[in-house]
Amino acid sequence: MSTLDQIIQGAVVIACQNCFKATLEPNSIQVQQTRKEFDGDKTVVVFPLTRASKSSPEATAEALGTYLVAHHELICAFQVVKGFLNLTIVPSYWTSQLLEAVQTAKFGFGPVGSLPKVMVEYSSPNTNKPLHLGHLRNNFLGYSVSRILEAAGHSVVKVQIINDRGIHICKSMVAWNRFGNGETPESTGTKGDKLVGKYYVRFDQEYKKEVQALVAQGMDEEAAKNEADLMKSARDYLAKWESNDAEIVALWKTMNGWVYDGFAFTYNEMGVDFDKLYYESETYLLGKDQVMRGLETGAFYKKEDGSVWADLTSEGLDEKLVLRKDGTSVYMTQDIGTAIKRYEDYPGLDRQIYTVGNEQEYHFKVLFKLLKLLGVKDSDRNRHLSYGMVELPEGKMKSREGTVVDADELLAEMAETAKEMATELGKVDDLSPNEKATLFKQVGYGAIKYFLLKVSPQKSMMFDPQASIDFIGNTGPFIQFNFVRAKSVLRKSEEAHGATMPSDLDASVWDPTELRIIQLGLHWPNVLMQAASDCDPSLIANHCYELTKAYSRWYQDHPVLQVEDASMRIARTTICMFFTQQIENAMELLGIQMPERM
RNA sequence: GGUCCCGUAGCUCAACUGGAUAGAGCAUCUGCCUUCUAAGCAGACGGUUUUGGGUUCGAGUCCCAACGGGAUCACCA
Repeated sequence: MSTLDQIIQGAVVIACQNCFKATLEPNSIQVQQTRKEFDGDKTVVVFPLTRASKSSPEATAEALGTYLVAHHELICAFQVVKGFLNLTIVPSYWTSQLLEAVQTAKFGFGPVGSLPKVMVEYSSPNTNKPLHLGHLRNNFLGYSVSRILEAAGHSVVKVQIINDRGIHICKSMVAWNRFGNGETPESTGTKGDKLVGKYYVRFDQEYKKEVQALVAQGMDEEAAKNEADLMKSARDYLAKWESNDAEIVALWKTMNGWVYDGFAFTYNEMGVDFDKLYYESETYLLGKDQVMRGLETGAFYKKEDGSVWADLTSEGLDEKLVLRKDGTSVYMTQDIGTAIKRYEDYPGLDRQIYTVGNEQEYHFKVLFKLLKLLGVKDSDRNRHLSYGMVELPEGKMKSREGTVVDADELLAEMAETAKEMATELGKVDDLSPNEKATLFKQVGYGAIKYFLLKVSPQKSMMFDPQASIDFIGNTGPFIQFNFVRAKSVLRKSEEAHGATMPSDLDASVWDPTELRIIQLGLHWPNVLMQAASDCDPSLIANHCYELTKAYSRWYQDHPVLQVEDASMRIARTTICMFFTQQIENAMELLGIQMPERM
């Protein structure tokens, strides 16, 4: 709710008091942007007020409008359309607000650290295969939400949980030992995560052959899957790893190291980072003591076979196992332990936000209930930032069918497309090779980031590799392009007239396209706060697009540099400044960089 | 079978959380570069918001039912 909306709410409350002798709550007054086909700037919905006025919507609006124009300095005209009271705000108001915003470096941002400390977890990769398109959505989403929360005024801790242990890692290790001939990333010139992934696939292939051979010998399939030599080896490796066998642990460290090198490269390209890394190998034993504590307090109970359970049926959920009968952990056990450890690692942590796909919604629902049963303070403030799957035209990505879209390859293709496009348009011939390389990444990566972030997280989305990603229309590059044009105007204006930070604007009458830009831009603080409370970057993306479209339309027939009248030139320059500042700040929250030219 | 999410133009998505005549982009068609970057702008075409009920001044939005799509309900990770 912007300041102006609040002002109007207050004014309407007073008007109702004086016109109808009715006392209303300011928040009960609905104020919205006036639709563009009507005169006015702000609209009060009067239907709900007819109860207080005891007259028709039109008469109520008429009475309020008359009172407001007479008694409020900011409101200079009104018009009644059915039950809607459209108010026109004095132009000088917009001018003064615009000036204030333009002189504020991070207009709309909350004071740093003014809101509680939150932790955002995202990425959670396995170390047996490279990152793919699904990780891109996850990472861009988690990173962007972190930035948005920070901008709103939270202090934010970005963390990653790395799934670095387990049978899947052992599979890669077995395959590499047996078929690898000592290959390393260096000896093959292969990115580390790709090399390890190659042996994970190899394991699966060879394993299938073994199973088939056993079945051919007359073994039934279930037994064959268990008895296959490769699988036995993998289980053996896992057991050895758990008993800290020196040789196996060394191999595990080596191969994980390769993967981390590969991930580091990809994260760097993606432009995401983390404040702290949690490794599953260090957390997988956590939680048992918490379960024991829960057993003592009666939060959990033990079955006859010795397994430990939580009964969540009163919460509409099921009974949930938290410890096996042999005393070993299940996933939930370590998630409990890790969650509690994080509160200890970061005192004052208000809540944890888990960026994880929607297939784990039930898991997190249960986890939060369990934490509550254990009496963890404020644990119900935690949130599962759930997002939908990225689907291909033929359905879900399946590694078996080779339809997984690799993150590195996709990023490279995006930059390549940006290069082809720019070259074709002949726009960057005078840039140095380094500048070009940077630009193509800014544009190409900007396109894929915007593409993935403009959709509401909860929705699953379509990605068509054939159709590729657009660079025109509602896209990242469209926004970048308009930003670049505005920047160009500002550069040239500065060359001709020197740097101008306007202190006063006497161009007090804006035309409709300018008012549209100003009003949209002044709405930005609400958008940011909404995006923060919803953890939804798509609201930011949509705002950027709306603002850019308004700017682009205006830019078409509003020359800046050629304008003779100095005050008008400065007014228009101010529009460009307002636009570029806001777009740069907002797009940065999406992790998208703005080029200076393109 | 139980629970949760989704269903809006041919396609991909919006809709300020219950407000006015449901908006953009892509695709198709028509105009606009001697003018600050045409990756642009203007216009046309395109809709029974899956269906049927209900709640009220007012429903794409809330409730119920059906249909369609997805997920989940492991001593898996």
